[in-house]
Amino acid sequence: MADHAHLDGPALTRNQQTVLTALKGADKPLTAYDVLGLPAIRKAGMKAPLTIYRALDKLMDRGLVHRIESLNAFVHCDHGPHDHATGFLICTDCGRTLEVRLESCETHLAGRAREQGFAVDNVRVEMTGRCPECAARAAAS
Amino acid sequence: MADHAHLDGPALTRNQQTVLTALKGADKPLTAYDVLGLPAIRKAGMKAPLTIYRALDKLMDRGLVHRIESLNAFVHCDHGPHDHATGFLICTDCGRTLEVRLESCETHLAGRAREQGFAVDNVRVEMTGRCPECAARAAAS
DNA sequence: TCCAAAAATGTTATAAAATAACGTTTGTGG
DNA sequence: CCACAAACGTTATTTTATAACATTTTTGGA
Repeated sequence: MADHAHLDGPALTRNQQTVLTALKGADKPLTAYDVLGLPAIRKAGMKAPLTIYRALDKLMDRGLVHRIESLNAFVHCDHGPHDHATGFLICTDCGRTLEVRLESCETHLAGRAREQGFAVDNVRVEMTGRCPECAARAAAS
Repeated sequence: MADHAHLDGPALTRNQQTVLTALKGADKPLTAYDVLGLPAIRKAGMKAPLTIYRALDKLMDRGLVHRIESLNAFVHCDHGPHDHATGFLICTDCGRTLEVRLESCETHLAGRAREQGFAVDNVRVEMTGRCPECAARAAAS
């Protein structure tokens, strides 16, 4: 369904590796400018937004990073490279996200599209709400 | 599921009505700046981006307009005000979109979220691909 | 009716997100 | 080694969205 370039492919470049590591180390999605501001990134000599965007683009091509549209932010894919659609649960309190597989639902969604004569090639799902921790904290107060 | 303010509520203001009419007249989603550039909008005396964004915000509160996150664009809701989640089919060739209801799928999606202890309050689905017209045109060439 | 509070608007400036255009460097296969 | 493609650096610019503050309009009571 998704059209990742190559899940394997050539080794990551230094910039790509640096950005990927930054996203892995973050506990929530980061904007390109968040990434740009990280000490590890500056230390690696990356100092222009375009440098970050270029690395992110390549990482997304490989399915190692996903973009959260409603946040203009990027998150490491913790499912390993995959070829099925995923959804994101976005906590409106703490900003953390959780990636969920959409195997069966994807079929359903794409089916709805096909009913309309629409040939789907990419499905994006983003759900906002409260994560378990924040829901508990809210209930306690 | 969605938390529209009031599906009824006070009458639309002149600015809100003007923007809504503009979106109804468009054949695809428009960015705020697309709207700002329309003759009808300038004629109504609206000339600052914020004026457009404010009208769009109110229209979205009422469920009369939806935002397409992956396009940073806004589209008139042609389902009438509703309270269920919807998905959008976005043609990557012509840029037009189609809104589809997600009754059953919404249940499924929210269920996946609940499995994770996540309390969902909003579901957004955007699918890209080719609309019937563009798919036919592509096949013909 | 008149007034006070709330909502909407106008205006200017600015922030935040993304890309264009160019030249240079690096890496890779022949 | 060389030629080509991919990646990178740098600067400027475009696109998208909001902040801050004054003014106007609307609306619901006294």
